[in-house]
Amino acid sequence: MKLEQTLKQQISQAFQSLFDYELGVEKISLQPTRKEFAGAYTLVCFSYGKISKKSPEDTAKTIGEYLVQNTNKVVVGYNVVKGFLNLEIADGVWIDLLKIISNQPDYGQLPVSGKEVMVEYSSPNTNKPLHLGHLRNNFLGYSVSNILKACGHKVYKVQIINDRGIHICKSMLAWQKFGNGETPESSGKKGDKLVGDYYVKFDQEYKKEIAQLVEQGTPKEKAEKVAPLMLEAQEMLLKWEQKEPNVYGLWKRMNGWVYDGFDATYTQMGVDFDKLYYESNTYLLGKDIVEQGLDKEAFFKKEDGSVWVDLTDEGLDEKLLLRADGTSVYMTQDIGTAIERFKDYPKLSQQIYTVGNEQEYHFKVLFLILKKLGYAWAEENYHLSYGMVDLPSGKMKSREGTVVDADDLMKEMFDTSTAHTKELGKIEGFSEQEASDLYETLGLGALKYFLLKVDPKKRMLFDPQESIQFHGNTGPFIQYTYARISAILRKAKELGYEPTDTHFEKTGTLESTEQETIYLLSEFENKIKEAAKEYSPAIIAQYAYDLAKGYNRFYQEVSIFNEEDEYKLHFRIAFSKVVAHVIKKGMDLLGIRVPERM
RNA sequence: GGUCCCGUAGUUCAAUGGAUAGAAUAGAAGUUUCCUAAACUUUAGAUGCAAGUUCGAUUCUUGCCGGGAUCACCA
Repeated sequence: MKLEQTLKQQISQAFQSLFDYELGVEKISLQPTRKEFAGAYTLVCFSYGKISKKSPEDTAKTIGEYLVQNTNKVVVGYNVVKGFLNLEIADGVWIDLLKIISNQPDYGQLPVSGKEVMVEYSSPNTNKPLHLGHLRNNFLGYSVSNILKACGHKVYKVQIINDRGIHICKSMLAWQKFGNGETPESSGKKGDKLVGDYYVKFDQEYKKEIAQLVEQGTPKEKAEKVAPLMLEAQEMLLKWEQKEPNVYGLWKRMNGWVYDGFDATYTQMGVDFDKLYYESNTYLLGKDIVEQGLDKEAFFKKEDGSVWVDLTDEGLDEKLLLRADGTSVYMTQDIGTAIERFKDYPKLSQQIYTVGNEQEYHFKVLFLILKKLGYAWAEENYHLSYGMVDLPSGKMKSREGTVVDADDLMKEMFDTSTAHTKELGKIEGFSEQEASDLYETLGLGALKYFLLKVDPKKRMLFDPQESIQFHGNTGPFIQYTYARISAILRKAKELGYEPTDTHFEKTGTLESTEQETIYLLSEFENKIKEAAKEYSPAIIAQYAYDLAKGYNRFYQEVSIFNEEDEYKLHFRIAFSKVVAHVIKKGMDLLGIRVPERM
């Protein structure tokens, strides 16, 4: 916040008057002082020796002395360890800082930037239910959206639904052949699960056919191509493209089931979208764009009629955009979708694609193609690439049945949080509804925090048995801190204390836990900016944890209502209120709710 | 093979080129007449290997070793 800026300006002036040197404020970096030393901010002075013509230690001392003399009692002391200049800040400065923050009801919301961005996430296929990987994807995309909003941007949350293609036809075919008219209503199954089951069924039957063919002497590779089921599925896809009523009707019906199922899962996850895009609507547009690109000579046609883009100048390969028969590929669709989105939202300055890191190459190519087509905005596009979620048994593989289903996992989380909460006897006086809300808040909070606290770029390990904890660096730990503060604020209200700032200046001295925590509070908006720049909710997660930990230490060491000094008592209530606000806002950025009681 | 990513306590995660590499968990030992012990305190434990750049390297460069992804007329 402002304090850091003030210090930097003073340091810049110190260089001017001490060493007659122009050191830009933007070149000065202050870091928080390590706990074992006195002070709050540290200036590393090793590199200034050339400017000051002194040893790092003497440089640091000279600057420290200057700051104490010239900062009007902001810097009240300093110490130098080797070349590290640790600056001690007056308690009054921290108190003022808290006052400023507590007077900002929307602290953590930066001013409107005028920038519009689109964040794509989830983007499932409609032949399978959502799984653990989708959870990381959705939580990430949703959280990044919130973080960008907090930065003042206008954010559109979207997803592209892969609702067409051979995979859907497989489910449809299996359902036709083996389904006996089963519907979500008749079987009580969730729609996405039901369709997913038929996708599996297809695969099983298909394998049987292959095995049979192989037994009859057909080579395996050929068998995979000529198995009757596969041929039928391909025929179905053609019929779909021609919008043959039977096939098209069935497609609509089964996709409808899937969407109902997905909606239920998204609601449970607590994520939503501003607009949905369907591949069945955009894939044709992609074709047109490719044709246009051909006219502009951005692409070229091979003898067989297939269309390619040459990316060898960019160090990549040639990439197919349209097959010889004129049908589109994955890339074609993504080109169409990207352009459609900019038509829908002309003021958009950036698209962010939340997609797993196995598609890094794909997006590299996509952005290059868009650039070749002359779209200036292509430069700003960003692939929010995240690592895979591994299980202790290794990679999730649907064929081997090692996929962790999203609904099942969330259910399990609720069960665990329910059991745990009951065991602790924490739900006295809760209505049934309140209690089940709490279980959800905690279970989902634990899960989201677990998936978001890790740097998105990194692969992570998820052990369903052990990963989700309620102690330590977890969602519930932070939620618990919030609930504790809420209890204090409730009690303060009962006792008639209003957390006002009228007498902040009379607070006097601060406890070290208070000072450290106020420092953290002052860093909140910086952290939001950093998280936005890195597209990393993990930064917010880490921050929220540090803040909660800091407050818990304060809570343990310092009493509020037993404090005899009324001014201090008031100050601590106001202080607690600000911490609660920042925790709530921070968790909000992660898409995690916080309970008033737990 | 080309390209890219990753190797940090037993385990899961941190660390704009900065100080004695932080946490959590599991382990050991403590703290409830006091605002919620889902908390707090103490303790033990780690940078794959080898060079280089630097006052200073987990971070940057190179090589090696190990793990993963990708290089589809699949999506």
